[in-house]
Amino acid sequence: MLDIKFIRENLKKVKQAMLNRNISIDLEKLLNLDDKRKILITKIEQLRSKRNTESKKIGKYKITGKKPSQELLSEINKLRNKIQKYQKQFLEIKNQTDNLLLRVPNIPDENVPIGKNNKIIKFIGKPKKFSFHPKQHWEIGEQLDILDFIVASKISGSRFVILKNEGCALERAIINFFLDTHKAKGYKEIMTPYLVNQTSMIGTGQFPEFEEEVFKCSNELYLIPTAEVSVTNIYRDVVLEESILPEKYVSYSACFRRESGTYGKDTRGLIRNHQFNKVELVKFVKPETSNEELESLVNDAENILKLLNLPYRVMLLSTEDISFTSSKTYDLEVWFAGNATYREISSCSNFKDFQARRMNIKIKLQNKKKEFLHTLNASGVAVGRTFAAILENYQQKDGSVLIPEVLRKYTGFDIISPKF
RNA sequence: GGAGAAGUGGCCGAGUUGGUUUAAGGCGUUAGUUUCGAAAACUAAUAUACGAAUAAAUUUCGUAUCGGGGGUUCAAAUCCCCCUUUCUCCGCCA
Repeated sequence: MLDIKFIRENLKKVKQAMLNRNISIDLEKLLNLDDKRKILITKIEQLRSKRNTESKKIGKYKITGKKPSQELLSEINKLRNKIQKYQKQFLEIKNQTDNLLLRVPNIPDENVPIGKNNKIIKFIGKPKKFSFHPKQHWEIGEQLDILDFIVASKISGSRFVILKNEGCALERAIINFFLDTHKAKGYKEIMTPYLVNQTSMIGTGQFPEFEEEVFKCSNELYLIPTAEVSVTNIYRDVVLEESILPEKYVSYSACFRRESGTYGKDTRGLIRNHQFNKVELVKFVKPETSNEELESLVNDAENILKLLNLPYRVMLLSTEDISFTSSKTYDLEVWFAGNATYREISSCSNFKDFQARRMNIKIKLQNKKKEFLHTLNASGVAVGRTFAAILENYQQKDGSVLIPEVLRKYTGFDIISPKF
């Protein structure tokens, strides 16, 4: 959420930011509503002030045993009716204002490329040359009998998968390897609920704008699309001491996404499932450090791909491609040998104070003042997509798949071979 | 699922026959006095948000906030309703 005062004082800048995002938001309407809100609240407060002083007079009469005059009573009655009338108008306008404000996206950082073209930062690792035609991961997985999409769709529908045999161990190995690697870099491991309330969803920015993209359960609970939601909300309505920052968390969770509006996209395989595993990194930092914290966050995510020896590239997302909440995002895209493309495997974002303002997370400075801190997060990295990338990049001519060196102590085997 | 109890400032805790309570008191924190310095003692300060005024403010004034929302009333921490969380007991269950 942006500060409405900031919007008012920097209208041109904010308007330009929205143009750069290619999003149309009626900021004038928002400011007009806020003007009305201010006028009404001023009126209401003046009336209340008057009512309070008059009302206290009655209190005094009561104590001394006198009876308040008829004029005083009717005067107060008039005040009450007026207050109620304005109060009703005020609530309506406040709701509208809040709702609009929650739908204004973050302002892209000045270093974000304007337009729809992302900027390639660098390529790391060279895609392997195969002496045969490399297959796509779902073919490999089905042949090795470690993935089953058919039975999964019987049980749940499309975009689900069943892991079998060595596939289960590989998935677990990846998760544990990610967690251990990040913990060694000072991230605290945490496990949080997969079901969260509406307030949490508003806090991280999924609601109200993207409500259709998550699964809703009964009792007003929602399945998390990413651990970011539950982990970041840990500090909702909390004031943190400056000295404990940066506070860094790593969290494994299953994630659930509706994937509405993606019909026909990535219908096969592990790329776009309704349920998938992810290890997420979340940071709470001092505002003045968030830029460098983003760089080190990207580094921590990259480290995983380097250790796994998977070729990847780093993209700086453009103003039209960064998410609603983000001010600056780097995507890591891993090489998929099967169809010879780079695909997103991690998204690393600096939200600055956008989420903190929604969640009311503050930092207490040494001079005792309080201000919103900055939040960041990154996938560190997507587990299912790593699984898929390993199958595609480590496949052998005979149909077997080698296990990357660093994962072998976790899996307990070096290779997955065809059964017959 | 059923029954009961509770939720008050950074923390503890009083206040529930509605009105000098402007939420007592204590602890903690900060500053000052004292001291070579510290402790102790004494004195003072000690929330957040929003709004108005002013050239501006860390200024002045106002409004709201006692788990959340709604209601009754001239007036609600206090009365009524709904929700929520915690605790205790019973039942059911992986």
